[in-house]
Amino acid sequence: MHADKVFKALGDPTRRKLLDLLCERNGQTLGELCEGLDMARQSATQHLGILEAANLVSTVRRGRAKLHFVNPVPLHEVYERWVRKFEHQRLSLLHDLKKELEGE
Amino acid sequence: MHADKVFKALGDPTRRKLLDLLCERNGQTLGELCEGLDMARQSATQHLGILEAANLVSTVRRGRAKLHFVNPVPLHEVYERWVRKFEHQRLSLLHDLKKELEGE
DNA sequence: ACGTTATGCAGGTAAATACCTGCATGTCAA
DNA sequence: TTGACATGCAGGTATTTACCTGCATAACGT
Repeated sequence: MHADKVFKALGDPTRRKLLDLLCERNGQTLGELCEGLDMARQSATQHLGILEAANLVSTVRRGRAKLHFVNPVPLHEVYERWVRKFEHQRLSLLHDLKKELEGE
Repeated sequence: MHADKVFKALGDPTRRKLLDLLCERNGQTLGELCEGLDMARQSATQHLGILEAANLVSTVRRGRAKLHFVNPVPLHEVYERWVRKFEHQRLSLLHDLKKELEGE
C-alpha cells in the first residue's frame, strides 16, 4: 500500500466529496460527478486521477463515457496499518499522561 | 473532527514516522524525536505543530522540555467516518463491476 | 458524413507546503 | 549568576498543488 498517495488523496475536501458521491451511486461518469462539484470539468478530472492513482477509484471505459467505481481496499489497509496499531494506546495514553502530570 | 487536518497531517512520511516513533515510546521530547529524523530541528517542530493542530499529538511542558504523546482518537474517528462507511461496498463493488463488464 | 457529446492533453498562475538559516527566550545546574 | 541546553519565532526559497483556459481526440445518433 502507498500510504502517501492514499492519505494525500484523502486530504482534499473535493476528493472526499467525490468518494461520497460515488458511495451514493457507484459507476458514475465524469460528467455526472461534475454536477455535484462546482468547479471546471478539467479540475475534477485531475482529482479523479489522483484518486485513481491512489487506487481509491477504479474506472471502466464504456463507449465515450468513463465510469468510476469506489475501491474500498486501500481504506481498509489504512485501517489495518494506522488505526489498529494505535488502538491499544487509547487506554495507555491516559495512563502515560496521568503519570507525567503527577510528576513521573 | 477536522478530516482535512487529520488527512493532511497523515499525508507526509515524516509525520507518519513521528507517530511511529511515539508509538514505540510515548512522551518523547522534541530533541529525542529529532534524532530519528535526519532534518533540522525547526522542520521537525513544524511537523509536530501540524500533528498537534490535527489533534493527533498532545504535549505537556516539563521544565524546559516538551513531551509529546500520541492521541489515537482522531484516527478512530477517521475509521468511523471513512472506513466503515465503505466496508459494505467490498462485496457490492465486485457486483457492480461485474454487471458493468457484462454490459449492464 | 455531420454535429453533438464525453473525455484527454498542454500549459499557465496563485497559493500552500516543506525545507532551511539566524536569532530570541526560557530553564537547569554548578 | 553564568554557561549549556531545549525550545520558540521570523523570514526566505524551491517544490507541489489546485485551479483555470484552450484546443484535440474519440464515440454516438441522425
